[in-house]
Amino acid sequence: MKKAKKNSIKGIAEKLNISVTTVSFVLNGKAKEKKISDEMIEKVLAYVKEINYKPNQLAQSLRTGKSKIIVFMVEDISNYFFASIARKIEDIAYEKGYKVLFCSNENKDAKSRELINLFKDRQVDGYIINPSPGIKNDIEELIEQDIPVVLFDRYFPDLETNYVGINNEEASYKATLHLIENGFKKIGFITINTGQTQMLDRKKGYQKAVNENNMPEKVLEIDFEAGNYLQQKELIRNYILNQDLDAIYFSTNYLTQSGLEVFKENSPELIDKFGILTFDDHDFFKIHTPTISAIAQPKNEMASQLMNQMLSLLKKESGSKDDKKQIILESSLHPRNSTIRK
Amino acid sequence: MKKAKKNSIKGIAEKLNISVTTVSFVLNGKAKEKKISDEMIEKVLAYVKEINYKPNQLAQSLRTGKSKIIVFMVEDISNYFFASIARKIEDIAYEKGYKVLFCSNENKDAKSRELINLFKDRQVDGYIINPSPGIKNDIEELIEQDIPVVLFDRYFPDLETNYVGINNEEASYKATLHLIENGFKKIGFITINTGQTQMLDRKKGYQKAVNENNMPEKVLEIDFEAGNYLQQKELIRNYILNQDLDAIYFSTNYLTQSGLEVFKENSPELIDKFGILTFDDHDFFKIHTPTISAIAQPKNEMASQLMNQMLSLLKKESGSKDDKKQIILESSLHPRNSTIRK
DNA sequence: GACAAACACTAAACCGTTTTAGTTTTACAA
DNA sequence: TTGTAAAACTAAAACGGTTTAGTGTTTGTC
Repeated sequence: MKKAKKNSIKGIAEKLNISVTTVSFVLNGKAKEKKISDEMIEKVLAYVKEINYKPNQLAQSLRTGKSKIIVFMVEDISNYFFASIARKIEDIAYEKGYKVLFCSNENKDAKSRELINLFKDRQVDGYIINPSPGIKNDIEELIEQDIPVVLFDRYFPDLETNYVGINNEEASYKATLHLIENGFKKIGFITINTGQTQMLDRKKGYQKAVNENNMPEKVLEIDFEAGNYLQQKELIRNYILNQDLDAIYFSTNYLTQSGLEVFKENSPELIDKFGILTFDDHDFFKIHTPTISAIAQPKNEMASQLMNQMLSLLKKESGSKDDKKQIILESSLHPRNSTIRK
Repeated sequence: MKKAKKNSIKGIAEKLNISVTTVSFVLNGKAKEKKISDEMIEKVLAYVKEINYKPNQLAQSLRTGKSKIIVFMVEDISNYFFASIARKIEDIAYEKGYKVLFCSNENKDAKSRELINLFKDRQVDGYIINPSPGIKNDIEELIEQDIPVVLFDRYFPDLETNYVGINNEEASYKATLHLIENGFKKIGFITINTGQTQMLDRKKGYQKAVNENNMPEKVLEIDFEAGNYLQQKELIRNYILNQDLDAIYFSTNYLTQSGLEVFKENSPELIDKFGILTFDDHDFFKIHTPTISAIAQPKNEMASQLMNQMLSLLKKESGSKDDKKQIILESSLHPRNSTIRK
């Protein structure tokens, strides 16, 4: 007769001269329910502790169909905004016994699909996704297959999903008003043309504010696909230098970075001629000269809400028709020297 | 007779009226070796494609003992330095069919152990670790158990491991010389007291340079464990304001951030009285006023080398006594306005 | 025409769990 | 003494693959 590996249920059963079933029941806390005697429970638990037994999670997953792994897919995991959320997600997930696979889709559909396909049929329990523009159908498929999905930061208007985000239009509207209140009259808005909700909403907010105040709409919409980082920067440079503007409002963090580089490269004083405002805050904006006013998203709160939703989806029976929840969090405006000139 | 699930090897075998063994051989590219006929290969492959079959990786892993998952454990995944490396690791890993579990140990031993224990006996194929100060034994155990481990950024002097890093002492020495060459004579060095190699080496490099030039050693060593972020910042503030210094050299990025905040908070011109140098580069240093001189570690190269080593360890037979490789990469100094005053 | 080698394929064990559908033992009532 | 219910435990199937140790069929050689 073959000796079973010690560190397995079989090994335990053999050693204690009982069946694997009993061991399994005890380990899964079903002892009472399955009428295992107290002495037996004691015996098993003691031995398990003695050999420091840990169940093989692969076997467990294979049998139960649950891998205890969730995917966290974002545009770019090295981006501070996403990395911060990832950090928090990680904490919550590990605490709840889940592991997290992080991945970056570069906001490209092909990459998103490739990744989703990689994980699909691969026993991943759920997805937290920052979706690229054209993967609505793929997301839809996941949902139809009853796989837990939570989107964040951006969504698909005609697809009902679980979602966590902020009210981009309102935040943007208020931020633009802030510029206007501080005397800026020719406000340029620099954004990208991915057509994604978060960007569209930010533009809408900007437009609403300038229109209401009879100011011109001055939008630079950069083609996301075309050109590299440097080429995009030249577009921004050209826009800043040649349009007649007194303030610039960047719709997202990496555009801000390009923009600030432009100012720095051209002349130290140039930036003081403009009001500067950006979506997404960063610690460095507090030490930049001038300090940069920013709209901050509640990163920690987003992470908590994302995991909240994910965990409750994971708990649900796979058949139960659930109503999808959209959670809209409050953003906050941090006015700094770049918009408040003394 | 029970119908096997279609999307399984069994289902395929049933449908094609052949054995699962044959299907498995074909799918694993062992067809030739196992003398499967070309028509059979054709038949299987065609059907597999038709139903878009993907093997269940859990089952595969359970049988083979390989999970195709590696752990990437760093101090803080939201830190730009680590996040950038993570991004690159991710790319290489997915390309090679591996998935990556990211986690942060906060440079604390308890957290490191907790995480390692979580993964140990849990079928993780390998670890890339940025180790906290006191987990030498845990690392040693992993290695003894023939589990692939690659350390980076810091190591344990008396434990031979696979490792990727830079020559911190030399980089620091050169950087300090750069300060000296630019006329700074009272150079303060701000670091933390974790006792880890990367920090010790950076201090050594600094000390060597100032000693060789008959300048005073002025080191502020902050207690890593004690106090929160704000309290540490006050220590830095006190040091900058009250020591008689003409240059400050920060040994790592988050100290730099605190330091720059101190300058900003105290007075706009204060920073111009000092030469500023930092370990670890960041895009924002190029737009800071003044631009900040920095020692840049080759993040992409580090990531590639880490994965290189990891992949070759994973390929090795678990018995084969391998010589552990230490890879030391070149760092580069980026002199900017904070050390070069016109 | 016998025999070995090469060829083409397969049955069944195995990985380590969970879970269903039991069986055996004990306790108690009639 | 028998019957029944509860208590305590277990055998075996299942999850979906991989792999070992085959089996039966051709082919080639003398």
